Amino acid sequence: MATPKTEAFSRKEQDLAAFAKALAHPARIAILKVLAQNNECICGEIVEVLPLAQSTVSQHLKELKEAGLIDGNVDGPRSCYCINWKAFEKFNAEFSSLFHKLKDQQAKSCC
Amino acid sequence: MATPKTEAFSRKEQDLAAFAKALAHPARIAILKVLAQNNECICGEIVEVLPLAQSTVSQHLKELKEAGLIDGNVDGPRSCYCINWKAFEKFNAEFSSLFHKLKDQQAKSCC
DNA sequence: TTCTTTTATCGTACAAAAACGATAAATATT
DNA sequence: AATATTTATCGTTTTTGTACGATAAAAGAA
Repeated sequence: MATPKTEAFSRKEQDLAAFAKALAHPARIAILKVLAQNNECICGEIVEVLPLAQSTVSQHLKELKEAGLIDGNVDGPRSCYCINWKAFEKFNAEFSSLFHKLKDQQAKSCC
Repeated sequence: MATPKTEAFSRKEQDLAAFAKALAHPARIAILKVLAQNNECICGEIVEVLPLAQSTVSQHLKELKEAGLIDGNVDGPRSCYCINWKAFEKFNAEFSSLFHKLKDQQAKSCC
C-alpha cells in the first residue's frame, strides 16, 4: 500500500513536480552548470569534474534527458550533451507563474 | 555502497537541490496552492482537498516545514500552516539566478 | 583484424520516499 | 470527569533513488 498516487493530481502539478525532481539532486545541478560552462559537454568531462563514478553520472544524465532538460547526440564513441533551452524556458516560466500566483494571494494569509 | 554523496557538492548546489526536492511531489505543490488560496490553512482542510490519508498529508507538511517553505503554528487542537514567503523569495531568486547564469552562456553551447 | 577508448546498461546493495492504519497527545466539549 | 476532535508520530510495506563494479556495445586507432 505504498503505491504512489501521482495520477490523482493535475497534469500541471505532475509536470512541475517532475521538473523539480530532475533538479532534486546536487549532482544534476552540477551537471547543468558544467553543460552551460563547457563548449564540449562530453560525458567524459562531466565524469572528471564530478565526484561520482562514470556509471552514476551516466545515470544522472539519463534522468535529465528523460525529464527533457538536456539533449544528447552520439559523436563517435563519445556522447555530447547539451541543455534543452526550450524546455528549460518552459519550466522556468511555469515556476515563475506558480511563484507569482502564490505571491498574489499573500495578503490573504492567516499567519 | 549506496551512501549518498551529498556533501561532495557545494553548499549552494545542496540547498537548491533540497528546495527542488521539497517541490518534487505533486501533493506538496498542491498543498502550497491550498495554503495560498485559503485563509484558514488548517491541516484538516488540506486533508479534505487532497486524495491522501491524513497521516500522509501530515508527512508532506512536515517535509515542507523542514525545507523551510512553510511555517506552522499550533492553534488549540488544530495546526495552522502558512507559506514562509521570505524563504520562498530566497529560493525563487536563487533559481532565477541559476536559470539566467545558464542562459547567459547559451551561445557557447555545442549542440 | 585486433586493441583501445568511451559510454550505456545490467545487476546488485543499500537508503530514502511514499503511503497507510493505528495510536498517542493535546485541547475542546459535554 | 468523560468524551470527542484534531493532528503528529510510530510501525510497516512497497516503491523509487543512489551508487558502484562489471560488462556490453560502438567506434576509432594500431
